[in-house]
Amino acid sequence: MQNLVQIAKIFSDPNRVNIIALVLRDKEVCVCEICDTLALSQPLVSRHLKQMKKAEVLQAVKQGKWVHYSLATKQTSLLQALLDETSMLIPSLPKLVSCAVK
Amino acid sequence: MQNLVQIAKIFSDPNRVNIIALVLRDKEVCVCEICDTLALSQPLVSRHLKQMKKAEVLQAVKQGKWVHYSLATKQTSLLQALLDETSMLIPSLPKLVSCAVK
DNA sequence: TAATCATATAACAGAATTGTTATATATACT
DNA sequence: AGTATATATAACAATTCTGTTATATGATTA
Repeated sequence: MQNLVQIAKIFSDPNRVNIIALVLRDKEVCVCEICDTLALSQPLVSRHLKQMKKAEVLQAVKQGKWVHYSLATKQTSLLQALLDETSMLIPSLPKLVSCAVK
Repeated sequence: MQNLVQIAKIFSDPNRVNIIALVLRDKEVCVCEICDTLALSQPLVSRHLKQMKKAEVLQAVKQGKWVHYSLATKQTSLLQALLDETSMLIPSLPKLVSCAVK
């Protein structure tokens, strides 16, 4: 129960779903790329990412100043179904505004 | 998007998920059975049911004084996955408090 | 017709969630 | 060391959602 409700809650916000779609498309994105691509404020994105990390939908890897987010490796079949649905949104995403990490 | 977010929102509340599990187990239940079985107030159940009908998760059939709720017939694969997960909760549901409609 | 029962709706208080602005932390660059 | 950059956290207002109490609607029964 806890898990179903928790994961459903993640997908119940359009901004979070867009972030997930972006990660699905671009595999590894840093916070500023999410902000710039989706035109969302940095603190807002940061909090959404924290929620999704806690729910084990995304994972984070710190690399210098940047934190790269990607899909969590462990995926239940429910999460898989939700991600499948989310991937339908990819065609309507803006093209990536890269932060050009060097 | 709209659809994904809308359906995720339905499953983001434990009481709604329990109601769905009850419908999954008992196929056709009236409002008072849901209230009595899950120990939830009638107006609360009524509103949750309305939300789920709107999202096309449940359907309602009026029969005299009673309204019987059951699963919506049309089911997307996403809904199917969510229902599968919900059905895991059936073993921990209280046994049906029947309103014994005659 | 009056009373009763099942359900729905309205109005409200409290809790949770979102989005914002301001600030902190932590790493890199000069 | 001092500055700049990326991200995180805190504090707040506004909105949304839940659960409650009170009431309305609609059907059945007496």
